[in-house]
Amino acid sequence: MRQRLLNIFDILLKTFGERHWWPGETPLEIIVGAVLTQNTSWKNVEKAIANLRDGGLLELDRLYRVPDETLAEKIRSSGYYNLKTVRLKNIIKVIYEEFNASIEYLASNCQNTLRERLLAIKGIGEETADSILLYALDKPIFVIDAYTRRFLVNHDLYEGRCSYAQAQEFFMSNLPSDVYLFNEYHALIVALAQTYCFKVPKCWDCPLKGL
DNA sequence: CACCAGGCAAGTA
DNA sequence: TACTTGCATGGT
Repeated sequence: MRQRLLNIFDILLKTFGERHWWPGETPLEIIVGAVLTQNTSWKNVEKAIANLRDGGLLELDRLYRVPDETLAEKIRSSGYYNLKTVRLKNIIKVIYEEFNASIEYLASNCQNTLRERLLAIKGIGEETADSILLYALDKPIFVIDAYTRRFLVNHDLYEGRCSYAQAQEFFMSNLPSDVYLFNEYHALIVALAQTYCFKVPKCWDCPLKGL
């Protein structure tokens, strides 16, 4: 299975190229994006991030102090804006008050400790927590999302249904623990799904056909 | 008009 | 454990 997963990765990489998700963005911006993109198209999130940047709000202390109504108005385009305002405030508050307002210090903590702390924040679930760990803090953890689950089913990689933890364990026990690999693999699965398996239960004709 | 998008929490059975 | 519902905008 390990070799099969690596073969699939090579094909996806050759087909779609490096996705470099969130390259050159600041960790804070990635954290904000991870919350805003919950069940929302990235297109809508980009507008919200641009609004925050234009308002000079993409800084920890600004986000910490900005009034809820102001924040909600800036992120309106990302949907669920009242909910996400609270969620952003929740995680910013933790970073600010428990981690010395330093994402560098935050990142210096061990992966398991961080994951537990993130999951304890209202509004941060498994996918958001893992996205933050991998994409913002460079921790080697595999992100599972709706596309990844569809991918496992469509390509008969996993027997029956699997929980988030089981899907994650599947990838992490069959792949070397590597930030670059986990980063690109997840992004490539999304690229595959969005190109070939969109709104279709089975991916009949895609670059992985015959594997 | 309906349906979906890089979820989550709270409630119910 | 396994559904169901509310949250909301913008694109197809």
